[in-house]
Amino acid sequence: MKKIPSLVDVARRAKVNISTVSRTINQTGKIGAETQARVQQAMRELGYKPNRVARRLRTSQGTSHLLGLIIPNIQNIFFADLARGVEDVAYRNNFAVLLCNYDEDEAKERFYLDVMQAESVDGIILPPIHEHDPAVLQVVRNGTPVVCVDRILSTGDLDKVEVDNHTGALKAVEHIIAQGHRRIGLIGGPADSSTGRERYRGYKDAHAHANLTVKADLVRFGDFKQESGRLLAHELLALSNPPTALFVCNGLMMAGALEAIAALRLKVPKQVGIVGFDDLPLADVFNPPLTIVRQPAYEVGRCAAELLLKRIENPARPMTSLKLLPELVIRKSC
Amino acid sequence: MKKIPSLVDVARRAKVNISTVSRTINQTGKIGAETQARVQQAMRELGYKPNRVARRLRTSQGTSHLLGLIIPNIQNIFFADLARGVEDVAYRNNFAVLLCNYDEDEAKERFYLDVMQAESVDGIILPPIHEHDPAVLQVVRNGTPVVCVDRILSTGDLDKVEVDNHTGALKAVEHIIAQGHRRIGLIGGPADSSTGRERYRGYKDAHAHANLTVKADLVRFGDFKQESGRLLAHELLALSNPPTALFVCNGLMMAGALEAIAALRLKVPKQVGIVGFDDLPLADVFNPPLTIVRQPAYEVGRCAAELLLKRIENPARPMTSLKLLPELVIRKSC
DNA sequence: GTTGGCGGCGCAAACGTTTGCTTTCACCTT
DNA sequence: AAGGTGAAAGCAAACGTTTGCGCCGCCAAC
Repeated sequence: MKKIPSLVDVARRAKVNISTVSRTINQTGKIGAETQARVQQAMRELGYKPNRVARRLRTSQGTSHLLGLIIPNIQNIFFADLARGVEDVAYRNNFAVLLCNYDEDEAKERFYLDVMQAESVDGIILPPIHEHDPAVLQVVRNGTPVVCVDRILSTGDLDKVEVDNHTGALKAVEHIIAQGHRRIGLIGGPADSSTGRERYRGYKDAHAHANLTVKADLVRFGDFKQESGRLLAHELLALSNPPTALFVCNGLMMAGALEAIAALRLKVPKQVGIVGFDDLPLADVFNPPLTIVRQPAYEVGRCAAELLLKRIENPARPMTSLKLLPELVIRKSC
Repeated sequence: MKKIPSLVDVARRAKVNISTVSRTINQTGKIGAETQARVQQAMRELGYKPNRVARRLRTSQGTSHLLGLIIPNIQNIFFADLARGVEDVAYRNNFAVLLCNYDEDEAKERFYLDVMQAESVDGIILPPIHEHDPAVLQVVRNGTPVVCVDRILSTGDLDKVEVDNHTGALKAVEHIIAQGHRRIGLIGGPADSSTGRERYRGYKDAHAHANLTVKADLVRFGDFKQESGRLLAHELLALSNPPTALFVCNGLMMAGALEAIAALRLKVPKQVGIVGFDDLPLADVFNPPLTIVRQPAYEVGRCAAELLLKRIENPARPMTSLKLLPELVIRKSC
């Protein structure tokens, strides 16, 4: 429980004023060469580590070297990958990351946004809980840099990086159609999420391009959780005229749908084809290997963090909006 | 970019001294009822949020309401679950979590430990990079509460929560033996990790209990990554007298081993049985469903956070050490 | 020889809190 | 009426930084 050395300890040891120490650390102001050396020496001897808290208190913005990342759930592999992307570029730039899960819960999101501001982070990365997220807009008005990922905010122009959900779904469903399927069930995401809606749009457009009509009884909307995937797949496959293939709009629902298929003892892809969204760890060794569209989650995180760092450095720069392309990984499930 | 209100703004508006405001917020000291009401009112009107940074600077320890969590990699589902457990109890207690990935890299671990101290977190949760981790011991000496998870530290008594790797492996291998297997390949974890060693010990003890000798050529040690699982499985299955079953010591290596098995067109469990460590999202719908031992990762995180909070509240309390039992989930892969 | 400029460094204020000590004042005791 | 008591609130120092300003001395320029 020994005392942690501070600027004054270093200053005393190097026989200079604390401001001199501060300036040698930050390379700001003019300091003589041999004075610098003496200070460095003293710092080394004492094992001095600057106190980030004190620094943050004093300086206004863009210097706390702390990024906030608020996501729905770290157990969702998409967000885990995304978080990893953020963390890697943060680390390369000597930033730390404050990570929170808000579970699609508005109160939790608000709490964490408050925390981030109270911690005076340099910037925040998050997928807004929905398109009109007043809490986020409030933060933006306070002057904290924010970049939206995955989902977007309708109001206000912000830095954002999303994946091209429409194209991803389009390519997936076109592939299903190319395999000869005409009755394609959709297990979609929530209709009030931009991701869910965009993927649905891709599904519809693929039909339109092939001059197929989408049958309303074949489309269902889940909540991106495993259980709803299972339930909806059951519903669809129990239809008197069931779909011959399923397009499932995220990884967890895909797992649920496979549960249903296994329970019904249906053979993939013989009796029912299936293609999903999001790659899962075992998807490539599955029997059969699963055709899915892989989202560049890590890239999304990486780009978002890079955008954020640029904005912190230069708050006046123009807003940029990135749209990353997902990749259709064709394996054998359809 | 409006100014964020501070104590003095509230004090001015309520026509009291800032110390009075501080005391009504923290419920410390004697404050008259109607003064409190006036202060509360002013706070509400201004939308005042206490500045956590300033508070942290002033107060000594145990009040920053910030926990540090340093893990190898959030993309590993075990640690994602663990992190979630930590986060949930942190949130319930109004704590935020500073999360970092150190990638088994000692320099990164040291960097993040420095950050945590510089941020004056109230406490840290981490799996030490190895048993004699000097950086961690240094932090402990500085008086920061630390609880070890998953892996343990040989020196020093600390709060810790681990899973009973020995029992988990023992039960798994006993199950394999009960299925009639006599030549059981091991794809183990790194020999210098306590988890790897304990699981190996379970493997050996299961053999001993059944009066089987372990064949040295059937045991291999990987690095807990998918690629090594694939390689080692290939090696084992290419033996002139190959094992009839595999025990794979973590989830990622399991995926790798399944890759190898698929490449060799072997049938599970007919031609080779397999049981793994860690449950994966698709493991239960795999064909065949995978028998694995499930680690209580979320619980580990939850317990660790609870222990940490208790220690923060009372630094003098006796150290406690928890060992959680993993569960053998018998499905059909062996 | 006065002026000006500048490199090098110290002084002290400020950031927003918490908290020990002091002050004020009403009320009670003797 | 003097003194004691205790609740309520204010004063100011401290936490460890950053930074505007000012001081000193030296050298070049006029």
